[in-house]
Amino acid sequence: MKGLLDVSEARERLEAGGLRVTSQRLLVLQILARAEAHLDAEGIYNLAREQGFHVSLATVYRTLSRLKETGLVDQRFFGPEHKREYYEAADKAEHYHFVCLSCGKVVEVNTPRIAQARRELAEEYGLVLAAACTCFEGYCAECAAESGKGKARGHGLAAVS
Amino acid sequence: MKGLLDVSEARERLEAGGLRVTSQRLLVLQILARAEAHLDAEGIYNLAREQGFHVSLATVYRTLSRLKETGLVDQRFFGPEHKREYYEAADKAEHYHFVCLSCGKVVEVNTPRIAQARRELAEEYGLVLAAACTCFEGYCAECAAESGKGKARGHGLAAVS
DNA sequence: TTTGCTGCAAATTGTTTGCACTCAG
DNA sequence: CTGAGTGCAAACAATTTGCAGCAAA
Repeated sequence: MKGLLDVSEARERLEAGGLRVTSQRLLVLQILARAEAHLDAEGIYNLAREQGFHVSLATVYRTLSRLKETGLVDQRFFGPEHKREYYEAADKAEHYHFVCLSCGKVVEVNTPRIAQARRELAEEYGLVLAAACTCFEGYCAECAAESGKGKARGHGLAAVS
Repeated sequence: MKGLLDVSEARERLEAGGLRVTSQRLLVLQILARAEAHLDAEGIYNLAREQGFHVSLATVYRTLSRLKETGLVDQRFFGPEHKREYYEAADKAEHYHFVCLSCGKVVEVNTPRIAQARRELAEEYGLVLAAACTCFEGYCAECAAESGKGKARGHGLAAVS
């Protein structure tokens, strides 16, 4: 599923977006394409360093912002506090994210309801929907089983956006 | 719809939450209850000042955080950059928010699909959902009509979380 | 060569925190 | 009286930006 992006393909994609092909951009693209986890700017920066490459954090930020504009990467928010921006390669199918408040695990989930909501809202309110920000929080199956042991953990079910 | 919260009711709610009743907390609660727009900490702070009351911004933040824990207010994120936290009184029915990328207007919208998604995801993946963060972005009917004039504005329909 | 890109460090911005003081209970 | 709450200023953390040098095209 991942790692689909080789150097020449990345190069093409950059050119298609009207961006200069620099080693830093190829690097960021490849790190994202191969990433097993969801990364924020600092995560990308650290991975780059670990792999012996040189980029500045500022460049990572600037690159991510260009790549996002160009549609090469998607930017997401996870967790209750949307303090960090996470990124993923934009070549994946529609999906959403669930974060376990206990173990921090991010689970990619799938539901047709969001797209459905968008269509219906567009229709009902006359809106032109450009994007939807959706993420779910709670307890993953394992954590729920462990701490709950059968009794439902009565959480506020608060809406956080 | 708004302004339901009078002083004595606010007092009761604070006590029920185990919080001390201070003038600052009553003030924040009332500002939120009467708010016509969605406010962030600074907005609340400014409104308080305008009305001749004294609170520090730090206290507004601390108060909001307590009120949120107690379930008296809900915290939301709007717009593409989730930099600011917005708050609203927690006594409203389930609803979601749409922000117009052109005029900035926030439209409260309603859809049963999110709750439906939560139920289905809980079932399908064995998750215990505690909260969902959902917001929509795009162009409101007026702005779309004005700038689009019929032709569909081909936006990326990017997912922003 | 001519812009766009990069690195570095400094600046921004929304939010949090330490500490001494105050007031609700 | 006593601890929770407050104000102020300083601290934080994620992200952005100014500027001089560098390198794609």
